[in-house]
Amino acid sequence: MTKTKKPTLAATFKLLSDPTRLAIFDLLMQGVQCNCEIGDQLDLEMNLISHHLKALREAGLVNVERDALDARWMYYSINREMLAELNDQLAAFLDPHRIQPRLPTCGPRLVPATDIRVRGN
Amino acid sequence: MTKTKKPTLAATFKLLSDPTRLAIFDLLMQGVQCNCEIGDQLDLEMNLISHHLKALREAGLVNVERDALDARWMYYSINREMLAELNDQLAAFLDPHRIQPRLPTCGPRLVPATDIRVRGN
DNA sequence: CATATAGTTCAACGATGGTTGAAGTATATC
DNA sequence: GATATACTTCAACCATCGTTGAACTATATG
Repeated sequence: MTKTKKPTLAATFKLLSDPTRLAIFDLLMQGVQCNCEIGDQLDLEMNLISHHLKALREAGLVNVERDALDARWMYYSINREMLAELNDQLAAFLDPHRIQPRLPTCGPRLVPATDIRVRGN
Repeated sequence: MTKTKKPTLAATFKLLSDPTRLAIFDLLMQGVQCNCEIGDQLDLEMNLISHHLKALREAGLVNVERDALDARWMYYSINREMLAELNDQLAAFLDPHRIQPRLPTCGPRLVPATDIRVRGN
């Protein structure tokens, strides 16, 4: 069992930023699971799907297991825990309540021209 | 007032997938606003910041306004409405409750080998 | 009108990464 | 053991895009 490091927020966004990979992810959300099923629905080659699934798997978002009856078939599924964690993280990051008012540290309002004139002359 | 098309989910993920652009976005969440302030805090050139701000602006996530006293200064801010909309959209998309159980459309369980043998011979 | 400042746009470079076809692996069947 | 199947890995190509430096724009000041 390899322990994977927690990816950065930017890395997670990048993971989901590719349309093909996002489509695969969305299909898994709908319960579709084996490689060939995804290929049929998205009309993509298996090696390409495998490539994207690997990325999703390495990020911990997706799990794999082999069929008990025929181990050639592999079933992919969303990792519920990781998804919930990601969902919370994004919701916190994008929460509109986090938006603060302006904190002026530069600009004309900090040093009005009138003040300078009075002091300097 | 230019009407901007609603970007795809993948496009939005891509927008936030660059570490520099994400850092700029996060600073704006904290209320920092003019280009030079961002440059000071992230130690980046103004043209680079301008480039990323343009991308955020074109996606509708960020607003600009010129200073009333000195129009050379431009203040950037998060578009609250768009952020709230995005937040809702992502929360819906990544909702763990959306995950469905397996919907088997292929695999060995659909056509057991025993059935074929009986019928074929 | 000349100079300075805040910021944008442009052109070019270079790295990242998605896509493709072919070879390779693992498991099952005959 | 040979062949078929489900899938993975590899190498190479190519487009996208973040970065950089320089030129350009807009506004303000003297």
